[in-house]
Amino acid sequence: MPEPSPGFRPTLEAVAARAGVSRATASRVVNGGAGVRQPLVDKVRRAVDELGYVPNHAARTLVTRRTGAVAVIIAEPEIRIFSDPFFSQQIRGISKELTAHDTQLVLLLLEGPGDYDRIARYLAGGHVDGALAFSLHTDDPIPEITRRAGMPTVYGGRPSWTAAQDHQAVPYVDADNRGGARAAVRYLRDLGRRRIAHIAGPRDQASATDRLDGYRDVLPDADPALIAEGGFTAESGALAMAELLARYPDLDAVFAANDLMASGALRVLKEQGRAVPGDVALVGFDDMDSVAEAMDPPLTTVRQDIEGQGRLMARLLLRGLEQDREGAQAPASVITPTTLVRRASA
Amino acid sequence: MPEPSPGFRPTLEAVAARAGVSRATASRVVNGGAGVRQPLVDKVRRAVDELGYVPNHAARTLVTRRTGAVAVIIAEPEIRIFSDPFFSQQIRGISKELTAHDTQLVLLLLEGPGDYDRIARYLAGGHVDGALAFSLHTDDPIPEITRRAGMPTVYGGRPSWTAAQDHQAVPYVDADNRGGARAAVRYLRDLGRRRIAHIAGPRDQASATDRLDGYRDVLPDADPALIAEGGFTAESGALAMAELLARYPDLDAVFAANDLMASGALRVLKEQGRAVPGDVALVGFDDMDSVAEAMDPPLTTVRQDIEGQGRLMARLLLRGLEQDREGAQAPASVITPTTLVRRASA
DNA sequence: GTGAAAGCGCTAACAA
DNA sequence: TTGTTAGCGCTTTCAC
Repeated sequence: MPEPSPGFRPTLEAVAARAGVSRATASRVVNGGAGVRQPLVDKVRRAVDELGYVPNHAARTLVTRRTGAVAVIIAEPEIRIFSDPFFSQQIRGISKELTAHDTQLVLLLLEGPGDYDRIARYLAGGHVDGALAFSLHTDDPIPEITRRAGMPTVYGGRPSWTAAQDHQAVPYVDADNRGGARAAVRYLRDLGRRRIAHIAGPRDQASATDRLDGYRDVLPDADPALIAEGGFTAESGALAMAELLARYPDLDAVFAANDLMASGALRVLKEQGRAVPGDVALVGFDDMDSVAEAMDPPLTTVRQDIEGQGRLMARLLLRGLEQDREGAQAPASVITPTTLVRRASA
Repeated sequence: MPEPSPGFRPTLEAVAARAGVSRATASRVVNGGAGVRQPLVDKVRRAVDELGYVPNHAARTLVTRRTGAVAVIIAEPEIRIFSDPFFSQQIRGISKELTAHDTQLVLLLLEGPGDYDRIARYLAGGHVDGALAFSLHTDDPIPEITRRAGMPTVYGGRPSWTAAQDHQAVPYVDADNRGGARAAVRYLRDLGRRRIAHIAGPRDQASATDRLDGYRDVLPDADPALIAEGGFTAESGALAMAELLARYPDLDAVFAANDLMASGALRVLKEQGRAVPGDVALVGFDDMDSVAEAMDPPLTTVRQDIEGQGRLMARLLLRGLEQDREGAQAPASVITPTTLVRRASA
């Protein structure tokens, strides 16, 4: 158990000297030991242990041009950022995958519009090998920034760009939002419900519009007044529900674009004396831990594997970085499946 | 707007050449320009812009021995990690302060016990200049790890160590948990409540025991059966509340050690037909956004400035790092004040 | 005030 | 298989 004067750090040179080999051999051993004879490997390993040697990261990065770190960019100006279990789970998945590949996670939170410059500079500074970005809104400058920085990037959620931006295929990971929504609405319809309303998410997020599209796929002739827009929060879901009830007192089903909004909607339904699912059937989206199952009645919802998506994002990026060194092309996007989880609300 | 072949990065050498000065002068300008004549400063600045020069971080770190990054270590094995708004807010505060000092945030999530090794290696690798750590439990190995790595560290929440570990003063930031708890319990007592119960947090977290101590300060003779232990989650609060009601059907007030547990307690109180605050007055702790205020009735609670604490942690660490270079001692701890926020539940 | 030169700790040709 | 050597891009004495 070596514990040299804290702050002092032995160099590879010292290890080599102690092991009686050249710096190059010591380096080889430290990096796996391929092509070095066993006795020397052992000697060097012992020297490393005795000295408590840890490679200097900066020196290594300087020559290899790889940092072993990945940026996670979260551009959500709202309070939702972390409080939203959605992000928590994605981050966990990302963290697990990166850790498994000895890669560090640098967190880049955007607090305001002025932060884009900062991010651009950071990415250009060569601090990280790649980036993971989330929750992009229409015309978000992040894709352009990462592109200019030549930074391999994988997106969480399908980026929704306008024609103004180039439609180059950017790699992303997303749930099958449209398909999941279709399944939910079909389920309500097959239950015999006649007036199925939809509480949609914000118009500028692809996950929201995709789910809305899924709703329309099944009910192409639905009255637009059966659709209300929320902001993916419980409160906004409550507001939207109240709106819908005012417009359509006789609605008998609601498909909310996420569980949080469904929980707000449920509150309002109860307040207004509607039995769920008796009078109104309710379906959510996400199957969020500690939301869907904890509701009363427990929420029927569309499940997506959020942590798995995070893992997948990281895996895609890391694979891309490897191939980069061998000169291959960008990774493809992945759409993950969704499943309808039947509980008591519909 | 320079946009050289992505991936290519001009060096300081190139800037110097373009500006017609030496690398040394270019470096001086890039680092603030102190002691360089204005015309040269301008020339170099122009070259920087034209070339789109961004300093190579690794090279700079190699010579300065500073990384400009700080690790945030979160050692919470539970699901709570990010879902808990508490962490979100601390992280936001930390992020804001670090950003303001051009310092990066490296996130180190501990997923399992085996991760301690990984963290130790990382800290020893000189990737970061300092660390911020949270949510330490009794005998948590993190303090020992950071100490051995010689890594300046500021803790979030008072570390609760046993005598087995050295009681060296480690710098931490914490709310005045004991004082806040005292204020809450005194308030209930002054309301005329006679049987004031306490839902405590986990015994191995200082914030929980400090709040319990505050309760005891005011009610030294309270029956231990009036105290139930939860796990800082809503569910555990509900369980504890049920327990307390079984033991003390005539209790008339509850002080919960955090808002989440208070929300669980409220659910049970309602289920069992107790009016709040009519029959039972309820006070929480934290004043969590989107919990306390959203409850019905809105929760009277002890507010602490969580984001401010995060900011303060970062500030303390950064200040410590500066002084380190001038050879000063570790920063002192800070206890932030709490205030009782009166709403409708008590 | 400015430039020349040394060197931070490491990896990767290239030689032996 | 092992060692020698040349940098990676930058900051920082130290002369001028």
